[in-house]
Amino acid sequence: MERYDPKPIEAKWQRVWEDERTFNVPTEPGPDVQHHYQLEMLPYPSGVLHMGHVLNYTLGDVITWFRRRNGWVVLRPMGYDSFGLPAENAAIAAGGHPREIVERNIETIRSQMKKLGWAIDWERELSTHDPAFYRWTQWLFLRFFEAGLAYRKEAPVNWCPNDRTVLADSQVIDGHCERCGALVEAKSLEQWFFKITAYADELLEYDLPPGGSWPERTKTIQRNFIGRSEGAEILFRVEELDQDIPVFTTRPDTLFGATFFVLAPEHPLVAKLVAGTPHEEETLAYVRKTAAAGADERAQADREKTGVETGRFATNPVNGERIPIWVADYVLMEYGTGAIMAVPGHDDRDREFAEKFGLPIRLVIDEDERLVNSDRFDGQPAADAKRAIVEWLGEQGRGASAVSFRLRDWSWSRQRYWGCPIPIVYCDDCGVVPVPDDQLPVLLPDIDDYKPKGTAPLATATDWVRTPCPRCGREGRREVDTMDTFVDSAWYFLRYVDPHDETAPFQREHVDHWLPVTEYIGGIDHATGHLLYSRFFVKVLNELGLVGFREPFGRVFHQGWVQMGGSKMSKSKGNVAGPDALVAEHGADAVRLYILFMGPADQDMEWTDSGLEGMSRFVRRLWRTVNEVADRPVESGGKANDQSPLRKKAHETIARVTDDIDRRFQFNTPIAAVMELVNEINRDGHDPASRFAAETAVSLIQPYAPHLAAELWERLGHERVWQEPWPEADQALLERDTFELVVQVNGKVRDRFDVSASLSEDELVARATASPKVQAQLNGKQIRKTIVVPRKLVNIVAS
RNA sequence: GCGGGUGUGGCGGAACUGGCAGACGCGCCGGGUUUAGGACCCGGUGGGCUCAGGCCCUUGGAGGUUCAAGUCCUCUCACCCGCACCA
Repeated sequence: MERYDPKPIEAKWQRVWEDERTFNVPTEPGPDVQHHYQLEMLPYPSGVLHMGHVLNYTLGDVITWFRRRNGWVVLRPMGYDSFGLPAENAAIAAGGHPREIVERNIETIRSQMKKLGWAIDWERELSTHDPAFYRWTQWLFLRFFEAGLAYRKEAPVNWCPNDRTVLADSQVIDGHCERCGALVEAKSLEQWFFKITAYADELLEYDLPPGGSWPERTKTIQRNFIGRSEGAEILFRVEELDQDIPVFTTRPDTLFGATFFVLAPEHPLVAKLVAGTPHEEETLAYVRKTAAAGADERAQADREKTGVETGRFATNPVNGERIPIWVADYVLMEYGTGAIMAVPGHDDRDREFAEKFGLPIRLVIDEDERLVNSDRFDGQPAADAKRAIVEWLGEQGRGASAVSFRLRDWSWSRQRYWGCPIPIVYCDDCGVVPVPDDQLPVLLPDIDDYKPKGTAPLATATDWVRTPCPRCGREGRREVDTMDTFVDSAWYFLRYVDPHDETAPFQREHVDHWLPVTEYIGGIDHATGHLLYSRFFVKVLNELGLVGFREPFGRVFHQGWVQMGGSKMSKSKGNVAGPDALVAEHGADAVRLYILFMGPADQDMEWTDSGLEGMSRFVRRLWRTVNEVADRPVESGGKANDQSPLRKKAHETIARVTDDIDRRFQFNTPIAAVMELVNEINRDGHDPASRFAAETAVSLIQPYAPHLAAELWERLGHERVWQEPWPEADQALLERDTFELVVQVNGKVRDRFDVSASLSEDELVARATASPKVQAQLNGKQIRKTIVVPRKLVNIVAS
């Protein structure tokens, strides 16, 4: 028998799949066909594939093969998230135009993917930097713009001084740039936003299709990020200026405990409050100082509180009390109304401030959670008082229930070159004018110097910038910011359905057929970014009548990190291992098997080369075992209905593997189960069931090791294993006629022996007590109780 | 601080609804085969005692529920992740 050599075998079958278009599915598969949309997050071609990708896509691949063999039509596309900072920074580091770098990386990734034998419909491949794709990104932006959901405003934004661009909240990690690690600064700039806050409440609901589920962890991260708080908005009055200032509070029950009032330094009324007063100079100096401090510095919750008194007073609507107004940077303009009523008796931050500045502290709720010092509300439970006080304020026209969110609108314009151009023209007469649909795409021009400089590099493409206003025809200027890559990835999964349509981003009937995505696999690091933005996009597209569903992804799964040397793979740590050398040495099948065998797919795992060698040994053992069986005459295979232990073992393995993949979504244990079966075949190669067992092992391992399985199946005298229906376990053969009875005395195992499965409970107890080992333990003791677990054990309680 | 998660042999892990803890693999030990190494094959491998038949201990730690706990409950420790001056 020849040695197992994966290279020619894998090349052979990859060619067959490509020639026969095995993985291509029709966009309209016809009615009554069970369909499954299998998607994994598309790679950034800022580099090439590493083992984390191998895990992600192999996982999706096993599901794809498994579903196909169970009779489903599976759409399984692939593409490249090729615009954006990661790719652009890679290009700057490597020296070269981003397009060249990205397209070179795409070539490499495609060939890596093909070598791994992933069942991808290559006719649907897309790249987000391709004008044929981004034309529709622009088209979708225009629909958002028309709906008033894309708008420009000047706002404090996160500014990365190194990448010289604005970042979204989700791209700021611990006050640092997600991409380069630089300390992020606060800057006030006019930027493009999507009105995601209008969907805050809806994003808290998961309107999933049947079979859909999201990890609790992910939903929690999104819930925290959205940060919904219920409370009340209450008007405080500044008598001298005849001005109401609203505050948001979650604790209206503590209103009688408000002893001072605080405005954020950026609050628009600060200047007016102090104008012409002795406090003006000091207050404005404080505001300037705060503005100069970094966002990171200000976010330090544990730093000492600062603030200045304005000399003005606000009137508490509930008791007419005049309390001093302060300005302090622990109050944030972005949250609530930018102003708070300070209740130092019941809020740690307010107490800290009051203690530092000698302000009064008043308790208004006692240990029994009842109101005190609160006039006519005294004695009420705090929960009731919340409602009662808001109701009273409502009657006076001084307050109402309100909900506040932590979520802010999604800032997505970037002062960078490598991104989708925003199809907008600025005209001195007409203002902000959208580029008409029939002039799309607005092509990204080639420029000489695309490196970040703080202003958009596209501004240097003067011929491109200067353009007639689409409305009046006089000279206008193109928008020179570009879109963040998250805009591209917020809808790419829709384009896969109609990737070549030149008339629309997608056809509604097609996306309605395939989506929501049945199974979506990717890193949890996208919980507050891509996964939230995509949900927002789909909700808007649904309301615009472009899609018939309200959630993009049915079932979401996060693979763990593949680590090396105890830390997550990253280019900066230099511990990125790619699949190429491993595939060359051990074959794709061994690599695929090992990456899933390492442990539960949703847990982090440590890559070891010795583990892969072990898997390589298993693959060779399987090769040898099956070849030996194949070489023997078929007649030795025995009758189909024989009851040999090996045949039963094979059926048990079918049941285990199927249940693990289908119901338990567990991918490491099926491999162990097949290993057990192969070990069992090897124990007696001449067992009459060995041919059936070998066929079963090959069939079950096929989603993991499709090349090897195809080859071995052929050697067993059959044709195409991937076209075989998934094997079914024979229930009759899963029933054992004997089982090993475990006998416990007082909960400790004392004996075990085979018994007939037909014995009654009394007979089992009789057999158990008759055991000499049990007798030795009982020795003079009285049996108090016996417990029988059918087909498992007998526990004798004695004392 | 708030929210979520994870702790099982030397290592990765298995044990699904409470019912034999350690499947499967790595590593290691012994043997076979081989000119040698590798590969391959067979056997062993949680710890401790041992009159060699067994006995005791063991799932981060301490309690509890139960005939029975890795699994359920209470407390606690360690590590990881998300949010964090969010009123």
